[in-house]
Amino acid sequence: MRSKNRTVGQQKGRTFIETARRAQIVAAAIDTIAELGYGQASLARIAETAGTSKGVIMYHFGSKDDLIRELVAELSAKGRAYLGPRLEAEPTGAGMLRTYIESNLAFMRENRNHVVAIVEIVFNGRGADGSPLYDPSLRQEGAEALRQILVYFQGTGEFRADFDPAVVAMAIRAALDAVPPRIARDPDLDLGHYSHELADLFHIATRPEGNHPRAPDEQPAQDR
Amino acid sequence: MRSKNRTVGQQKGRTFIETARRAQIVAAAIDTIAELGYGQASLARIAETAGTSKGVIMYHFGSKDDLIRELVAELSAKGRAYLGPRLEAEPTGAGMLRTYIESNLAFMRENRNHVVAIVEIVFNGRGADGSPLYDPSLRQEGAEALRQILVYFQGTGEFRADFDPAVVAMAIRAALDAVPPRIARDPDLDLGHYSHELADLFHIATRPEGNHPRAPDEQPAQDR
Amino acid sequence: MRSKNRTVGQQKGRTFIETARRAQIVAAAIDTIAELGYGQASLARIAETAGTSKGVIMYHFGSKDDLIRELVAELSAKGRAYLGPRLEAEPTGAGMLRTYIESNLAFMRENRNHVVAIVEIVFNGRGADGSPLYDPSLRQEGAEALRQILVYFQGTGEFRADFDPAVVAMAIRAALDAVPPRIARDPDLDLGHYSHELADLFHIATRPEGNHPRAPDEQPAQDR
Amino acid sequence: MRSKNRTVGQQKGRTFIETARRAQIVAAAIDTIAELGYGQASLARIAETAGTSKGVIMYHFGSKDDLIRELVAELSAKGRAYLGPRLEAEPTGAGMLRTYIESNLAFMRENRNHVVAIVEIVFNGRGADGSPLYDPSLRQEGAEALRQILVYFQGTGEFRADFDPAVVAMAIRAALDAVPPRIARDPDLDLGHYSHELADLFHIATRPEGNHPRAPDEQPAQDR
DNA sequence: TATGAATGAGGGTTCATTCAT
DNA sequence: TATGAATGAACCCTCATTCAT
Repeated sequence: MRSKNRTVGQQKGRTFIETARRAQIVAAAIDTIAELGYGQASLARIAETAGTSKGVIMYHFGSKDDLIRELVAELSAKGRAYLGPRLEAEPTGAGMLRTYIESNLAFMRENRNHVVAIVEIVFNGRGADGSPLYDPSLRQEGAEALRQILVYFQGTGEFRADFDPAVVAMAIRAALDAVPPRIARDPDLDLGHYSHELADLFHIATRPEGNHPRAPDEQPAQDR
Repeated sequence: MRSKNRTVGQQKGRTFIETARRAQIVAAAIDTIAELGYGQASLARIAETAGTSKGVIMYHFGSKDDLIRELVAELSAKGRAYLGPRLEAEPTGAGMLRTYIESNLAFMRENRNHVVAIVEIVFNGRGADGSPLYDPSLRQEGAEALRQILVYFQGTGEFRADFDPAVVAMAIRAALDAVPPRIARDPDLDLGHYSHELADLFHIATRPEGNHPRAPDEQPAQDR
Repeated sequence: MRSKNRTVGQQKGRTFIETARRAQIVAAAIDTIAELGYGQASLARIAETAGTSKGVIMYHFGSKDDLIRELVAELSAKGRAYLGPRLEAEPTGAGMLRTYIESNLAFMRENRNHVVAIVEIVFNGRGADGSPLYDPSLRQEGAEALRQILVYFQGTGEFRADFDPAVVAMAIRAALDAVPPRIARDPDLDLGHYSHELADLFHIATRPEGNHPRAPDEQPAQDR
Repeated sequence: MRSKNRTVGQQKGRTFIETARRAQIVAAAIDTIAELGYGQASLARIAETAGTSKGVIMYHFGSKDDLIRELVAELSAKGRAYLGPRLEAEPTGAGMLRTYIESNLAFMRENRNHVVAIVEIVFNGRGADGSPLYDPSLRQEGAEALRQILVYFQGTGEFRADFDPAVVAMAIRAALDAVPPRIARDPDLDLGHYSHELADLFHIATRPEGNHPRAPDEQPAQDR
């Protein structure tokens, strides 16, 4: 645990107080972006939420872009730490797919604002010249990992061989990425139901033809 | 068709030159937003693209918001005009679903920049207080029409009865809405392939249990 | 009457329709300025009130300043035409003073909006360099005429000799000029009462020492 | 007097430098408005006068309206501080009336530009919808205080009973308010003379009937 | 380490005026 | 005679960033 604290909570040569300040500011940025959207989240408003001044933010992060980068990197790391072990624990393709979907949504539920903020950033963040900041690097990243899973289990015969894993991966990610903007508006959305339905949907869509294994969870009904 | 010209091409009491100018400005706005994103598409940049000045835009539209609104309304109408007849021509559930997906993507291909711009606007457009501008009215609209289709053909037995049509509709729309940001970056994306694959995917995911026609590619006449 | 019409209503070589247009625009300007104030009375708003466009106004008046000038000149002439005969009909100093005050206020009541507009202009109108437009020429004009009356009847002994007629003239004009801004906000102001009280006040303030008629209301014939 | 310094000179949690800057900007605004009028006093011109930029003004005041408000509040406070003690020191009605008039004008002479600016603002300041900003609250305030004085000493018999104190108060205020626009154009105006004459005028106008002391100049001790 | 102060570019909008028809 | 179209300057305000303390 100590090592994890060292790695995640207090990086590089930072003092304790500096680390705390950064965390506070990042948290304020997350809340502000989640609530108002990326375009309205100016340094002034973030500073206000954080209870400090713009100067403090600039001092600690050097630029607004760097703050955003940290915010993104932080959730990205958290997400990988959350998903990785859960995926690795699944031996079957169907199980892995279901876990991917359900864990993603569970993670969103546990990190609501942060995830909402990230999606805001990925969709809206642009450089000074208008070029997108995070799209290629980040959004693809998730889809790519998923695609590799699909490819692998197509090889083992656990998934239909006749779908394009890139397309299916993209469809699944799209279904997942559509959630944050919704929970931003409707915080009471029933993610559990959505999660279940989505996992079933893509299970049926990817299972081998003529081969109807029961649902991975066990056999709740017929084949879900 | 004259009446259509009158209605769509030159509305209300507008002069010919005014109609032309408005179209030119809307086109410039579309291209600018599609290229630089909503946040970077200032009146100055749009004016530059259009080869005029901010004043001209304000003169013709009264406000930037009105320009955006026109832009959205225009595509919205075009989209409905494109999709409606194609859907109505389909008698079967499977055919309708496939048509919905393929026509949406075909429409995107034919109106690339405009669609990209719309998605930018819908995802990023916020009022002065940070509240979203188009989300409830526009994004839901598409999903709702689709959901009703699913509900209807669940009733006729052409679709599985055991999926939540709202969730499936959302998944399909998400897969479609994920396309514009991609073609914005990669204009050479093979939408035909994507279209086909996606239609197959959701066909399989929604067809009734125990009914296993071969891959739709091989026998299109049967289930289309 | 015809001669008056020719002189006032249809000047120079103007056609009937042109004269009508000008009058319509001037009327719109008066109402707009009276309601919104000089600063908010843009050509666009005046045009809207008049039911035309800015271009029409520019065409007929050449510039906004010219429109304002006409507006001012028109009321100025009307005012002189109203006051002059009434003053000339008064033989006594006290009568003239009372008539000056009461006629001014009566004129204001009959030309409410126009007077309100004029005061707005005189107080706010400035040239491009910030120099006042109308103050020296217009506001002084009224006070000067009044001052001469005071001087004259000081000479005849009908007024106290020991007040400075310039100061008293200014005080009277100030009391009168304070009315338009008030009736602009409170159209139901009792001008009759105000008129009476003010006339009494300045009668008492200017009558010769040792000459103490009763309250002017009771013996109007004597000192009017 | 330290407490006064703390309260007036350096309010709230303001830095020394901030207080200085604010004062400098307010001074620049006063001079600009006094010289060019309210309508021409843009932030840019005020900034130019102050030797800074618009940004600095926005930084310190948040908005132009707030700057104006401060300017008004400051003089309003100064004026009350100036007048209050002087009025309270006067036991008689006639003395109070004379003091009111003379102190007002003395204050104007000592705060020439500031007073000119205020009058500009009060007469011209309008909200976005054209509604006056300061009229009811500010202009009435002065007249009301005066009216109460008149009412009180009508009760004691020191003033004529047969004038409407509201009208007389308005007339006096009007005579006073007419001064700033004049000294704006003619800085060499002899306010001392005007002050004297005006005080005499309204003394005579308000003194009880039948009681005829000589002109106040001759026996100042008696009725002053 | 922290922040108040200042900067300068750019945001959308309003305006009186000019011009071609 | 009339007007729709266009212009360009100026308006107030917001922004990320720099600087001095």
